Amino acid sequence: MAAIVSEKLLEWYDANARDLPWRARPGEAAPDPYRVWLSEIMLQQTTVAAVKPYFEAFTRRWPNVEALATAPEEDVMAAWAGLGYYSRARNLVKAARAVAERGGFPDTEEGLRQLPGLGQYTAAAVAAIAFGRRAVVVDANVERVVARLFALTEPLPVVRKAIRVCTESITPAQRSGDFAQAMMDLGSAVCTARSPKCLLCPLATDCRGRAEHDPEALPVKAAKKPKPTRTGEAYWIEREGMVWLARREGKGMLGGMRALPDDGWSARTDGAGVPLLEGEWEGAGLVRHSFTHFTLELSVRRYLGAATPRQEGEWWPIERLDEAGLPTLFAKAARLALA
DNA sequence: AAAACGTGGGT
DNA sequence: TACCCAAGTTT
Repeated sequence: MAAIVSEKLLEWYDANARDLPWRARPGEAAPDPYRVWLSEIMLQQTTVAAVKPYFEAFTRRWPNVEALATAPEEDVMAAWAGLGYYSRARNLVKAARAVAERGGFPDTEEGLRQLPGLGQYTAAAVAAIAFGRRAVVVDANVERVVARLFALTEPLPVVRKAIRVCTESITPAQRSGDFAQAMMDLGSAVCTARSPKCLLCPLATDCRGRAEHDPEALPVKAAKKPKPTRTGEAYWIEREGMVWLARREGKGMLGGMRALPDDGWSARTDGAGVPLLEGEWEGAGLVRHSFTHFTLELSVRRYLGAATPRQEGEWWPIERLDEAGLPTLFAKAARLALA
């Protein structure tokens, strides 16, 4: 059954593979490891549609790993703004420098795993896709396809071990990278989380989930925790066409990113509500922004006084605010302040 | 090992 | 609107 499944899937992939900018171009035998790595980092917990413009911008500006390795971290962080999970950008620079230093990407799963930002999934994916290594590639798509194909009804995360074993059993020795991408394309377009299109599925006749269960109900997931709501304030301080921007601490929420100064809100606590300057303020509106583990109600306040902040920060020209690399939360706040 | 970590799109 | 989900990693 294993060989049959991989053959059917690869045949489906040959006819239905998505045309994505990080895949091998026509005439190329193998894709560029730099582009594969960059795309895989960007795609962590992030949709293809969101990644595409960032991938285009990054590869135009930094065409190879050496170029990225010599880029100032600040520039890379700003270019990443809006994509989320900003530790990825910091690790991206670290990894690029390590790769440039050693003269190229490691070409094995174990070697790749040593680079910052590459966990079990990404190391396996790059090894398989860029270097033709046989590797067991398990992402959320594969989890879903395999849980259904093998009718694995134990809940996540307990079922992960069984999913890995089953995935290993159907991973072919040849074209393991194409197999992985085929599984992901299938999960994305056919074996979807909701309303799977079993009538279009090349594996429908092999699927125990379809024969024995409701495939849509697999994999079973644990209940989610409730998401708290926090409140905070952000401050718009403007002078002569410039706005005062801070830079956030290296780690933690939006770490290392430029930002509007704020009152110290976090996932755990509300902000103190104490403006960083004495004087008059006016309300500019409220931003409601939902993160993975909490929702923030951010009150934006505009400064009416003339004092200068004593905190770390910089005056930034407002007409070039889009180049500051503000995370989406603060881009929304800035939009309100300028409205 | 559970929690932290962003954002945008789909339903 | 509210919730779910997405090519996960790190601590």
